[in-house]
Amino acid sequence: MPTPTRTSLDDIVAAARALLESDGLAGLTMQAVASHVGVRAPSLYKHVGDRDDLIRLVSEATVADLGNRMAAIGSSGSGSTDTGSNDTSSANIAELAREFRRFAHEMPAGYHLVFAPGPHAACPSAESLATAVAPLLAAATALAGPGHALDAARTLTAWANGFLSMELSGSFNLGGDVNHAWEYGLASIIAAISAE
Amino acid sequence: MPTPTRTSLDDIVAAARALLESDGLAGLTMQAVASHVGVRAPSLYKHVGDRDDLIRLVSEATVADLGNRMAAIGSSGSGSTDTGSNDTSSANIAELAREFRRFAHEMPAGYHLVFAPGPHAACPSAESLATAVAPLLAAATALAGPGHALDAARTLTAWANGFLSMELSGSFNLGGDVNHAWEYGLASIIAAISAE
DNA sequence: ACCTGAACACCGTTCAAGT
DNA sequence: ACCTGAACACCGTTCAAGT
Repeated sequence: MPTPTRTSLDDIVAAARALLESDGLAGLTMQAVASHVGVRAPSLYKHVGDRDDLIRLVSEATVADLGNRMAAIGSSGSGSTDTGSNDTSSANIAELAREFRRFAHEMPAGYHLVFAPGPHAACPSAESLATAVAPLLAAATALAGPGHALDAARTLTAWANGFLSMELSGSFNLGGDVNHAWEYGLASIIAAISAE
Repeated sequence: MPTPTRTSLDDIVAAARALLESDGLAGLTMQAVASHVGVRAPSLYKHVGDRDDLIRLVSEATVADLGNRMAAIGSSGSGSTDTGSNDTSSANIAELAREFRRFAHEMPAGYHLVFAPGPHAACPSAESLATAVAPLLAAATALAGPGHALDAARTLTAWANGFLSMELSGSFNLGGDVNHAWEYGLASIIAAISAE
């Protein structure tokens, strides 16, 4: 083994994620990634299938990161059984939503890749996405009851996703304090899905 | 004038929009557009600045289309004065939201380009976007009062945008009827922003 | 087993030349 | 005034050749 692996898949994905944030999806080129990990572009094809495959790996890594952070928040509030009080459920779900927003602010391009991919784009796997959002679904179940849990979770994630999508792309060009709008919307949504 | 304009800006934008829907943003190449309007790629630069400029024009045309459709819905229900009843306001805002969704279903790629562009992408102009959403803002004012109109409109558009973004990209991979989830969420949001 | 240079097809863009 | 072919830089990808 004369050239015993000069780079690794982890390095490649890490470099790709950094490039995605700094230069956008268009800046995530095979040549730029290769240069960052110290090899030439053709060498990358020993580690990933092609560019779309690399982008999918970036997406999976990003959603895994999010999942870990959501799980940390989700378990912090309640070591409890099925039915907590409505107050703690509301507080918990609000914390989860805020962590979601923090994550989007920290890596906007990665967030966008995962949660607002185009109609033709490759999404992260259903499992990893489900895992990432599991704490939120649990909190929604506690709040809305098992009968409306899925609808409630979808309503909350749809709102949060749409809000962040517009915030990150700068579509909130009418005036007003965006943080205030976030908290207003969050309170509205939680009240709406709590109401039986 | 030996070659008296063999194509036009309108033709070019129309071809670009068709290509965007059929082949995605990646398929919207200068060569493909040129071929569709019957010229060679370099000729397009007599009509548009560059590819990004063309994409911006597509975005503007798309949002103008949406604006016309929203305006048609917005005026149909009420030729009234400032304060309609809460019932008609709710019905009107629900109709607007459903028209928004219909539009997204008809041209998913165009919708995505306008409402879920990446952090680095060029958005449509603030004016045209504001015009398109004006009927919705008016309905939100009737429903939530002038004090909360902007927050309420943002909450509704954020939810609708996020819902459609996830629906179009196939992120609703947990089971359940998507149409039912839409109506559930819509009713929840309207109730939430109606509550004083 | 991994890396490389050379090569190919493709795309955006420019520009001198045609009419 | 608009269109064209030729050209350039760039990118994704393949592959035979190196070690």
